[in-house]
Amino acid sequence: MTTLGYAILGLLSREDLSGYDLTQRMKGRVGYFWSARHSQIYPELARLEDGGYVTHSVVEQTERPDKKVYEITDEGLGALKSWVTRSPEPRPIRDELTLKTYSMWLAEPEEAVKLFREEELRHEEQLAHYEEIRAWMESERREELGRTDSPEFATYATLRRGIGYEREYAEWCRWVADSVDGRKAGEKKDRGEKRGG
Amino acid sequence: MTTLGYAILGLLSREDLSGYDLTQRMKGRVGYFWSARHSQIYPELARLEDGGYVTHSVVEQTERPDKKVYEITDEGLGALKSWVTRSPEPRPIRDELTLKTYSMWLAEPEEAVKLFREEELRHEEQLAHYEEIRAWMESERREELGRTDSPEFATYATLRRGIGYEREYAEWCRWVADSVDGRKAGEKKDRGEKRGG
DNA sequence: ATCCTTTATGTAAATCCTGACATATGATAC
DNA sequence: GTATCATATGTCAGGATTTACATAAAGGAT
Repeated sequence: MTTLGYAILGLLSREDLSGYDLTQRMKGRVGYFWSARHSQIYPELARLEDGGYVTHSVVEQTERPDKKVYEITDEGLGALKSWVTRSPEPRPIRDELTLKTYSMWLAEPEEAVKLFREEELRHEEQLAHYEEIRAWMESERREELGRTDSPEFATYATLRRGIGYEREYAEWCRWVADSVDGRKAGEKKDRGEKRGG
Repeated sequence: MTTLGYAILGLLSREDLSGYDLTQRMKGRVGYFWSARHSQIYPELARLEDGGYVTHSVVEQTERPDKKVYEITDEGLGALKSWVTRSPEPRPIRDELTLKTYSMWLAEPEEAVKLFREEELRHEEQLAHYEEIRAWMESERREELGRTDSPEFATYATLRRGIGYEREYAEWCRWVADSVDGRKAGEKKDRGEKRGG
């Protein structure tokens, strides 16, 4: 079973979904930390059904094309349960911006600052989006969040991971930009280029 | 040009290295956020040489097998420089533990706590390792770190990213474990299983 | 009528990456 | 002697993922 398979089972354990529905969920990152395209999802669903982890039924629709709605089986739920608490074998983190950072000494400082300010913004926007969802959950799903064995708490926990990740990333980008820009730890405050028309 | 190609150029821009040397560097994560196996590195070196980004010379050794030492070309350095400040197109983050978290409501709380405590420890150990390097750099490379256009600062910046990442991850793991365990935000403090002989 | 969009489901080619297979030199240990 | 380890360089099969190709039904706009 692939990790994508478990991602799909994780969604199907909460509600029955079509391949198209799954694709929509996967775009917005399942639990905020997994994603896949439909070209990967449809074949995976076929494999899952082949393995007995899911079944499907065709739902006829009048106002749109018919669809296949998938349901998790007992076998699928069992597989998912036993996977959940198994230690994931650590896989390497690959982050292109950090890799670029390793060679940023070759770049023009102005361009480097621009890059990190842009990235800081990207992560702050993502953070703001997550914080909105968090505020909504904390007010509208208070009771469910009190029980750590609820799907809502599980979703909330992944959201907290997303928040921490984005906040840390944004802060780091700001620290790099400020350092190169000479505001905090940097040295050259005034390179004097293109100044005073 | 692939991202791996730029990772290799990033290393070769600092020093001439053999494929074997590169493999060693890549194991420990270039800039703490990229990695590759030798089976990927050797073909990539051939492609880089084919594209004129690197050249190699055979260095004969007496106490060990001969080796090919690679050197970056002006063209390679130019390609690397122009890549460094280009905005990376955002690629999806995939994290298996967070994906598992999304389905943790299906698991036994005890097993979930165990998982997150283990992961917390893993990230704290990695953090401690990074902090050691940081302390060494801050005391032994003080001058170079004052210039943000030095390779040392670039390395240091990626190290700071690693530190922030691991710290945040460990904290999150602790928060999840504590929540499920009932220490901070959790509810059920005593499930009473296997208690008192 | 025709075009575009959304819903809906698939396949195929190419790329990236891992794990296994393969070979050779020289040092050290037994 | 030979087994093993570190150095050193490669190839190959397969899995995971992306991008592009492909089709179709139904709705709304022009």
